[in-house]
Amino acid sequence: MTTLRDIALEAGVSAMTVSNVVNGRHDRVSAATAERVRAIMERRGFIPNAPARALSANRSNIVALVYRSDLEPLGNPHDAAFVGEVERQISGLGRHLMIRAAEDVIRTAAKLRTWRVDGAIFLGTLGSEVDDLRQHIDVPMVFVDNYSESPQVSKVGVDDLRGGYLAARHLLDAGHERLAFVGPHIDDVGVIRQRYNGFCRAIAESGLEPGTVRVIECDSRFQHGRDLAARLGDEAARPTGLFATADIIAIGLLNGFLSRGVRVPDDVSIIGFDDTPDSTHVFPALTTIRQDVASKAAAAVEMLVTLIGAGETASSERVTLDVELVPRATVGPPSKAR
Amino acid sequence: MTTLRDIALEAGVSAMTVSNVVNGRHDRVSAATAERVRAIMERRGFIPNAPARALSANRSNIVALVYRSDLEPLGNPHDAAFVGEVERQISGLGRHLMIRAAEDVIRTAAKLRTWRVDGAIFLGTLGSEVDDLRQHIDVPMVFVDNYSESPQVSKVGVDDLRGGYLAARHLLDAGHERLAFVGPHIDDVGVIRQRYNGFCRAIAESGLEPGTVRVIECDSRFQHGRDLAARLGDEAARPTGLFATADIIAIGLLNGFLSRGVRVPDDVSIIGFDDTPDSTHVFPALTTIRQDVASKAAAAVEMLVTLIGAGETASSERVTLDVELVPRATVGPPSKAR
DNA sequence: TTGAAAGCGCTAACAT
DNA sequence: ATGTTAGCGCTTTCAA
Repeated sequence: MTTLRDIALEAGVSAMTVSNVVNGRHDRVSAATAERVRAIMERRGFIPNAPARALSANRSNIVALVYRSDLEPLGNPHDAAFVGEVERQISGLGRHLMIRAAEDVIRTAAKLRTWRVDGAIFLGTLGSEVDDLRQHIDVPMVFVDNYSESPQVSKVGVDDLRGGYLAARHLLDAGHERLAFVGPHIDDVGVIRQRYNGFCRAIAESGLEPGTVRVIECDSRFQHGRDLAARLGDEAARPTGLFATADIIAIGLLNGFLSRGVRVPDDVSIIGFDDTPDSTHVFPALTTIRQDVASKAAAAVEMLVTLIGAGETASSERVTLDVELVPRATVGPPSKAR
Repeated sequence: MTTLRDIALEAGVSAMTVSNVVNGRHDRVSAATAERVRAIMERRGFIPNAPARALSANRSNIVALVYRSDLEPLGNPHDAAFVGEVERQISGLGRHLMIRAAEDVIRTAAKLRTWRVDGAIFLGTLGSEVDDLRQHIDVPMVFVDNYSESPQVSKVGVDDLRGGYLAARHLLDAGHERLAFVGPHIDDVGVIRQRYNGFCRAIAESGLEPGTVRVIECDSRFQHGRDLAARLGDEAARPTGLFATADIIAIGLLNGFLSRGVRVPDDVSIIGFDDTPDSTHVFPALTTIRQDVASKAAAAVEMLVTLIGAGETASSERVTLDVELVPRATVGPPSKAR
């Protein structure tokens, strides 16, 4: 295996000079020498030994991405797109990406620590896990879609509150009065709570009784949405306007209704959240609240790299990206029939 | 930072003994000592330094996964699920996973080599890239969905030929005589070629004129499928039975037809390939050829780990997983009307 | 079962 | 602009 030393020997310089060439320290080596060394490295096919570099420099150039492990890891388009985009960004910066699905975030983080990762991005962790993590880990961390209220937590997310608000407004504007909020359990704090609060705010503003909102708990899975639609299909006074906190739920609802002959949007209106590619794949195309996953990934990476550059482990910054209503074809006026 | 030495000092043993405890070399350290050392490590929160280990042992415990980089990396469910599943498997084995999207597979592989990865899995590479790769890389490699004819290439894939065959048979059995094969360019060798050959074989067996098959080139993207349907919709003698080489194309077709009022399967039948989750999300649900991505990932990981264990860089093994027809709702008899 | 010595390939820090 | 020294934290090899 070719090492720095081999190159140095052949070039008649010291290992340090070769090292400086490799690391582009243009101020520490003359252009001529650099060129000569570079040629030799090229010819010999020199590949720097990253573990040795990491050991010596105490920096790995590795960034870790931790995401929650589902039954089908990366089975949802949102997480998959996020991971793909983070990889692209990180690679573009000349760093390397380690990914890891986490059941137990703490233990997972410990594993990553062995690599002396320069930083880590956490996707979809609970607010409560943040503090634990901060006690165990001393590398820069950025949390995505996390509403931890602890100080000194770097966060990136989208304007969930506004998303919920826009969804309700859209349904209200279409004339719906019997609304439902469909999503996972509404914790005291978190993404779902925000969307719910926004949803309720729009309803309050509209002058409708807040009690008009029916909250239906539903996991973020296609089948659960579909099953729910089946149950709802039978109800006499079912809601006419449904907001699902994830496109995948909305698509499940849509499919469930259509399968039972309930027409969308004629009989029932549905609005989702995320604007994953799926939402245009279904027919009729899903009206939804768009979040820009690529931007979210970019923001997370940028925040992390900034932290790393500054040698800080966390900031109290929170980047909140905009969301946007994407009217498509699953929301219409409530049916007169009922 | 706590090191082996620190633990050794406190335990009154040598660093080697601690090392042996960490690595579970039960034959080299007494149970009593091991226990004592373990307790100290626990208390001190000792985290082994992986870069140091990698440097010293010349093994990293890292596996690399390289996938082709699309416009939207990991934007397709198949690749995303594969990555997710590989991560799960690799983590389960106590190894770490680095992922990397590749435009230029060779250059990408060089990057990974710096980490002295123990092995690498390549998803969706071209047959022609394999040989290049083998010249530049000397770590165990497994190629997924690759039909390279070079010797000594470890491969995992599915029975694409049979998949194409089953698709055609299903269409034929339903009574279709005007068939189309819709997919990316049919290279001399590769996944698409296999599916095409299988498709044609079934047609030949049926006694139909091979010329009956219309080949329509179409990228594996929703929009391309959708646009194609729009074009086809106008044709008087359009094919009545369409086989798309990817669900995403099939779903595009489906959406395109439905949008134009062409009924599926009444007016046109569609069958896809993959059985991604999307295929049940659409309505009517997509009839498709199922491949088991999780098994494919498991097979790839197992093959790689076997290679690593044997200290070999490649075998001539090819694991071919079964595919299966999943009849759902997009294939029916051809319409009488035309 | 345990330890001592040497060194993996590289870089920080300090010369020159 | 370049070299020297020392050492990162661990494992291999050999010895006891």
